[in-house]
Amino acid sequence: MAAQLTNGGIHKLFNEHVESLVFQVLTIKIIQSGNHDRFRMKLSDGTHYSACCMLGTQLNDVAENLAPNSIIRVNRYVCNTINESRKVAIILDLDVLHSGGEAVIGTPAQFETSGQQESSSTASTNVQQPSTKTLSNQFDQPRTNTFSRGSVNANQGSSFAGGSSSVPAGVHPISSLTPYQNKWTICARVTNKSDIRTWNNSRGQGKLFSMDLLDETGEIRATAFNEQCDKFYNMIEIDKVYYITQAQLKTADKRYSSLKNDYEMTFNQGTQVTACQQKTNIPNMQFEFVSIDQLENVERDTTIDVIGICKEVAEVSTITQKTTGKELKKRDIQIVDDSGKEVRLTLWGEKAENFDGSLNPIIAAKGVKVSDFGGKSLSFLSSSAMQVNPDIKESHKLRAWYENVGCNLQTENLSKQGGSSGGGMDSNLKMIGEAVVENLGYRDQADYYSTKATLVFLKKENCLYTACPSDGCNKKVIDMNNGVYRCEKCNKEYDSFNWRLMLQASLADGTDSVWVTLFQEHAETLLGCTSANLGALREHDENAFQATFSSALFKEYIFKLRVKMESYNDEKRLKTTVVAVTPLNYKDYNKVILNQLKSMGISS
DNA sequence: CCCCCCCC
Repeated sequence: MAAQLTNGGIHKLFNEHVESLVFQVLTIKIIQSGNHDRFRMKLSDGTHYSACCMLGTQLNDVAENLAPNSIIRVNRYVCNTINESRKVAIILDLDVLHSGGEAVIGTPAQFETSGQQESSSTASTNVQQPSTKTLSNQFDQPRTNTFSRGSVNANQGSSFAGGSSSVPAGVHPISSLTPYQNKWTICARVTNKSDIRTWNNSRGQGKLFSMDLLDETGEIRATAFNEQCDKFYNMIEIDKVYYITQAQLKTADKRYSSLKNDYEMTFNQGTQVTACQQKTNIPNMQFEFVSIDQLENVERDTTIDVIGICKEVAEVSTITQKTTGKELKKRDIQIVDDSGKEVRLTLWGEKAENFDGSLNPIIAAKGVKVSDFGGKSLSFLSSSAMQVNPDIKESHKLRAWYENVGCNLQTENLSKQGGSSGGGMDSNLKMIGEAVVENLGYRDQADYYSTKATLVFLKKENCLYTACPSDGCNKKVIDMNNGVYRCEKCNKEYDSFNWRLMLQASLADGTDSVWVTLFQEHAETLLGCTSANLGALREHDENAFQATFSSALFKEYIFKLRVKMESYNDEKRLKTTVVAVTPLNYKDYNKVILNQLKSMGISS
């Protein structure tokens, strides 16, 4: 008979989280505390017993019918430490394998849970126990166990929120965590986990990863730095549930987290993370989907959740980050929902490379950023989460819609291709003065706008440079003054070079003027002359060279401009670059202007 | 203690 009890089960109960443990119930006592009854048991594994076993109040009706000497299987439990040293196990779920009747199995000795591993005392049935009253009072102290939503002073000792919640008793709800408690255990699902990131700045360097934790009451972000990063990164898996004990809580910086919690946690030396092997009712990731047509009304830089059918997938492409020169992989996909609108969603890095867009997968994205470049589009952030074909009702509804209706529907795209429509004109057409008033460029990312402007000045000096002749390089070469030109980027010497243009120009309209930079093909458009021809003119026909510039002036164009703050040795300056230039087509231009008037409610 | 989130 003893064989069926879990060998070393009592030790496991207080020191590990395991799937299930089989014990004999030696005694069971009712503890009256406040308005809640609570049961306390003496459990034995045949070798050791402990009386520091409480039953979660949700098991009160089971306990009332539990006869001494019954054999039970404990399916779920948590272990709490009271007064720094004494451990109490709280049984959250059990099955009765044999009800009562049997004799005591073996001659179990008392198991010592405070500090020392095991008592060396010999088996005795009259060993000292903490008084029921004392244990009960300690157990119900708010600092060790609080269960109510929001309040740390609740003293009920029952599962919080009183209702059908299945957050285990003895485990703190995430929504109750504050920096003012230091003893707590949460049971939470990891819904998102970042890659390891390193930093190196004036305050030092290090590495970190962060994760999003969720239980039935709320969510919270947790970050593990350096030592803790190494310790926990591999064990933490997305979608798994963990008991987490002790971490530092601090006020969350709302600029960087869209999670609904005023606090976030930082793992520290004392943080313990244990996988929860037992079944829980902790939900999976929670979304608050914004339907795609609603995105039109969402401000840029907002993070939102969205769900859609992937109807188009672009190849992975590589872009060069403007500020750092870093190469980044990206992939654009188009998602559509039953609002009949579709939007572009950009995936980065591994997400982009590993994405499989075949068979129109449903993409649920949490915390993606809304951009207003050329209409509206969406982009993943490192903190965003993605689920493919999630098993949620919105997903099934969308699939049904797509199969029946959506797949044949002409849907409207909120993301205008390349951000322009009609004669290279952006829907985002403004005057130069408007861009100034709106402080375009005064944020981390570049701003783009289109404007109708007159070319009023061209800086001839330094507009041409000797560029590397290697295909696609275009880096400036060094004239070695022996007929050889050296490219530092290719680390090669050439016997020729290409003339290339980098032209400074001033554009003006009725509101303001702006200095802009035009590269190669855009400069060629303004000058009406190739860079090679211009280079030749400069060397052989000074008058014609000058004339090329004068005849280019005072013409009107639609310019598409990129505005971004740049730093030149600690000095910040707004830099405007021409990304497209088109001769002014009055018909197209008037159409856009009329539309603007219409949207302002002004029309003839 | 990070906090970048890119490109058109």
